[in-house]
Amino acid sequence: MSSDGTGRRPTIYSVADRAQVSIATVSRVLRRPDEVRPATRDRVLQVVDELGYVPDGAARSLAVKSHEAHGLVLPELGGPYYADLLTGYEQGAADGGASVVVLLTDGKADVDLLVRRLAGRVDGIVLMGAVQVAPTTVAAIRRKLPVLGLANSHEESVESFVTENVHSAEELTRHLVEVHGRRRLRFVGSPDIADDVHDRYAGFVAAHQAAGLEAAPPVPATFREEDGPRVAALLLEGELEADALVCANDELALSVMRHLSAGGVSVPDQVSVTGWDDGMAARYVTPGLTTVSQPVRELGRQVAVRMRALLEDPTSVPEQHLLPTTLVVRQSCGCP
Amino acid sequence: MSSDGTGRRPTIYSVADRAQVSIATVSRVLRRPDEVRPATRDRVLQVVDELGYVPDGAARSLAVKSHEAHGLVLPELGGPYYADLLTGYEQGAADGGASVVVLLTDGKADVDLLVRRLAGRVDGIVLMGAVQVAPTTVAAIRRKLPVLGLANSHEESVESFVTENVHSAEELTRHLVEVHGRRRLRFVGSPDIADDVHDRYAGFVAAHQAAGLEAAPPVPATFREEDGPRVAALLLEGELEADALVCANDELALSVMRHLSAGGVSVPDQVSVTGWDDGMAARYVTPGLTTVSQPVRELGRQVAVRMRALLEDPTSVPEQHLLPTTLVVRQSCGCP
DNA sequence: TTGTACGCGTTATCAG
DNA sequence: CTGATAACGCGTACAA
Repeated sequence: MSSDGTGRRPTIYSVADRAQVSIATVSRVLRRPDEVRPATRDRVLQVVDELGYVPDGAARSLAVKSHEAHGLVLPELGGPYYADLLTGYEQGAADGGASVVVLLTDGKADVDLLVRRLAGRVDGIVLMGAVQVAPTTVAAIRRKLPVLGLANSHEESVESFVTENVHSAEELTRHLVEVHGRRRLRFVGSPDIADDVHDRYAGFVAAHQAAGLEAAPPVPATFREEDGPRVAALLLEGELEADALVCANDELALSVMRHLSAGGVSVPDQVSVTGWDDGMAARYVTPGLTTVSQPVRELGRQVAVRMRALLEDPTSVPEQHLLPTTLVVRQSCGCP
Repeated sequence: MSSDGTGRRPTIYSVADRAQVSIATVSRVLRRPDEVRPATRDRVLQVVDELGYVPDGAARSLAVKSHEAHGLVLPELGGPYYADLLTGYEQGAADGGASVVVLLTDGKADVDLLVRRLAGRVDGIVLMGAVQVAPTTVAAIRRKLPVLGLANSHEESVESFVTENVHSAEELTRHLVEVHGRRRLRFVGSPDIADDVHDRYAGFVAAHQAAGLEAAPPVPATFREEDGPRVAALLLEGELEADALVCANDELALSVMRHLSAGGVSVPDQVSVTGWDDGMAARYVTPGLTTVSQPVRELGRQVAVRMRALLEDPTSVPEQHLLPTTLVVRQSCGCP
């Protein structure tokens, strides 16, 4: 069993052999250096260095029964939202010594299979609400590891983190109605596409009711810039009457706004346009985009921290987490 | 050895027991279903489903000697650049059945240690040029697995992917000089902070030489928006004279541009401002930002594909890869 | 302080 | 087509 240079990549055995110690000692040197006599320790460390030995993570995981990694499942990485989320999460996970495995589902055929597979390589999984994964899959992986939901205000069976949507949407809408005297408002986005869109529309409706107005049905659209031209065209061609467009996110809002301007409609004079997310572009366009800011990075961090807690104490009682958002008023709503 | 329901998470043994077969058969059912009689197969699959069995990735990795994962080391995820890169890479890796472990180094103390650790959990590592990792660390992990560099035009010892910088910077600068008659151009960014900045400045200098002009030294700045105000102030307060600012990236350019306008300096009438990356904001600001577009997503995908090839055939001869970029002329340079 | 020996959960080889 | 069994590389009681 004592091969040395000839073998493959160096293992703990190669190191032990060469340093004239047992593998137990090598392991100790790496994990709890102070439990080993300095002389031996140095000898081992030198060999480790010579051989460029790096412990195999898989073997280690198997032994310690922990993958030291979390899975983060997102639809994509467009816009600042998901990137910030990932940044925050990675930080929170890293603080606990865990790495992050990202799974981007957009464009993938067998998402359910991939999520299942992922469940075998990580200690816990965070599932973005917008990803389409079968309930049975969720149920399956939950039997194996902790699962946290993100921006899935409905599906209350899994513990989740959500940023406030209803009230901020309501506040935003009210602002448009009361401050700018808008009356023909339209919500741009598909409420059934994701829970947060649903909630934003709900707030939109609530504000109307509170003002004694009737909310028009939503104008369907995805989160992507691509849908902007179509929506703008609807309005330019008179198929849609509106003096305010409450868009589901910034990308959409910016695109609509630009195409409206290009078509000769003045924003915000003729039509107010608002977004959601407060990405970098929102600050730089003219007029500045009135939007809603979410503490996305912090959200990511908190989710990671919670996951770590869950991993340490699985009996920990689940709770729903709600993070506050802030209305950011710029000029696209009509404010000076 | 035959425990059943009482035990911990279901293993291949639990399944085998319950389905009255050997673990070998369970493994086969999952890997090569057609090598097992339909009757037994179905029985096993049913048990798998009942128990919610998911094979342990670590154990599997140990057995097949492959982590089925790649490591991607980036400084951060701000701006569209890294997010796109990651998106492309994840796709390319996923096409080969591998997942991606992201390591964000900004703000982390022991990057070298983290990279080493990562090397034990993945089959290959991609290192962004901008991350600060010791050469000895790189050397160490290279002995263990394939390492690809990204945007590190110098360090030619490791195979790497780079987007063209020198020529596009030269073209951009020439445009400013020839078309817009600029003469007092300044490069904003620190050439020593990253190889691509270095190369962009090199192109800036080259264009000057070609035009018989002398290039001014760079105005130091990071890639972040935060540095914009300072640079703008320099100019507003007369400490810096310039009729064109060639910025290292979009964030910087946008920030500078905005603060210049706020300070009463007209862009592009008095000063041209250009960026790099062509993020979403570049399209939406006024004036539109003249910048350089890189095929980042495609870059990511290509790197992943190359990594897969390297993993299959480690003897594959290394080569340096250069991807083309395109100058995107908008209005911030002075064009109508 | 150091070493022996076993377990971790899969895959793969080789008999049957 | 199916079953025993040996790796895979590491951590860790337990023993010395």
